Amino acid sequence: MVRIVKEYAERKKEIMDTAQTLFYQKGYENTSVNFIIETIGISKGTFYHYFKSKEDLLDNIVEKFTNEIISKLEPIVNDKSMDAISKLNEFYHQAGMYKVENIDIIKTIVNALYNDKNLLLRYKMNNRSTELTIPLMSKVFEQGNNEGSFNIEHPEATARIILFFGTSMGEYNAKLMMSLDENPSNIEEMKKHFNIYQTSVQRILGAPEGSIEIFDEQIVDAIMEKYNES
Amino acid sequence: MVRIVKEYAERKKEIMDTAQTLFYQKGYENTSVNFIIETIGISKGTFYHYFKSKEDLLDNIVEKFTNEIISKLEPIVNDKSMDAISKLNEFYHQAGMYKVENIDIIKTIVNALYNDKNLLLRYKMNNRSTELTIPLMSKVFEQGNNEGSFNIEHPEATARIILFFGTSMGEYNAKLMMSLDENPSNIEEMKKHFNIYQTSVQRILGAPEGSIEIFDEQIVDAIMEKYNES
DNA sequence: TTTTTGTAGACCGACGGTCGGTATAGACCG
DNA sequence: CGGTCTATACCGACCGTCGGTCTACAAAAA
Repeated sequence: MVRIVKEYAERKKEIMDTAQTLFYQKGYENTSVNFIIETIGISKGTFYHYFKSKEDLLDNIVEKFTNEIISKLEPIVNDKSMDAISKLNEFYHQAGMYKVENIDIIKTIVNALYNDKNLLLRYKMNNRSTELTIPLMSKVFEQGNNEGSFNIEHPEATARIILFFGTSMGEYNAKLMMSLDENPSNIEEMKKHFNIYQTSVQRILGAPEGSIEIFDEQIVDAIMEKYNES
Repeated sequence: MVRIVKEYAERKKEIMDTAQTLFYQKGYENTSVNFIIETIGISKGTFYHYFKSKEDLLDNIVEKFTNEIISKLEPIVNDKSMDAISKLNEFYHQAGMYKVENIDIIKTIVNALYNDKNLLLRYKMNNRSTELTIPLMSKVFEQGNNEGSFNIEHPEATARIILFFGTSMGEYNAKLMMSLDENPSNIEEMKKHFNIYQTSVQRILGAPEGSIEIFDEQIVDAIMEKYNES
């Protein structure tokens, strides 16, 4: 058989990228190691030379993915010119939550991630990104406390709770989004939950009424329209 | 081979009970169908006569488990003599959240459920019990609205969010509980979370300050003491 | 007696993972 | 500069285990 030799980093990246695509297409559980190596055209031995198990591969992908998120959030936290409320709002925007131009990507990710065959992937991504986001978010909370816009006793614990909370919300809204075609009224349901989440967060943080604008209703509408078109 | 014939319901219950115990001991993923049937002493054919798949067995167990919870909550909702606030408080108590005498059971369940090999089990239990609890809880919310003790625009959506919120909390506190032996300071962390949750729920519902007493601090302390003993 | 239903266990393909061995690039040496 | 040595990227046959199927059959019900 033909033997193709590549550099360590290059081969590893090749496996990770291919696997990530396949996980998105078919789910983590439904993608066998055999299928991954057939797709790339490498042997079993090669695969296990780079990853000690299928789950180890997943962990590597999760780590890469979450690091990319964090690198977007860090500049916001360290921005000296922004107040805490703006930073928090920007947090959610940067998390890619409502970029209209990216709606196709969001659709793909939603359909890929929120699939029963992707529980472990989702679980690991959520956990890891939450753990990495907590220190950043709690720093913003402390700034808000100092500025008088927030009233938070335990910044870290509150950050953790709000992030978990957001995960649950996301889980539910993703389900609604996936069945949007059969159930157009899901749009209203989603908006409702966005609003409740928003006001809940606001109240939990003790922030002034109307200060937290995690989800801009107009943009939510735009997403929905674009979703229905495509 | 010896052939032992049992009634349908009896045999089905036997399989479900055994499987539940094994899932708790070793996790859903780590418990093979082969091991289940060996433990009971039945054949593969018998197993698949009662359940069309391993996951079907899990669904049956989840259904039974969640129905038991709901049957405890229903009488509270339908009680004509209780006000909404008392009902909500009683909800959490009945959910088995802080029964000191049951601490061993809680320990078992926590250790069983919050195990990486039980992701699917936990996911299904959370989802199902949430869906079943929402109509009951939102009924209480509506009562509270009428009594003037709550101020809730969308009772169902709010119920869902509060339950999601509770799930998130439970997830993290379970993790803390599991590492309590190595990290005694986790007790304080858990209390912190209980308090944040309590005040958050209160604020989300627009309930009067101090009216919601989901977690009695003394009882939490008692649980912790008993946990450390055992 | 016939039909239904509960039971048995050999068997299957697919899975994740292991292992002994091979090819090749770069370092080292004469 | 040619030879050889070594580290490592790579190969693929093989393994045990998994969830699940199928045919045969015993026992109870009709």
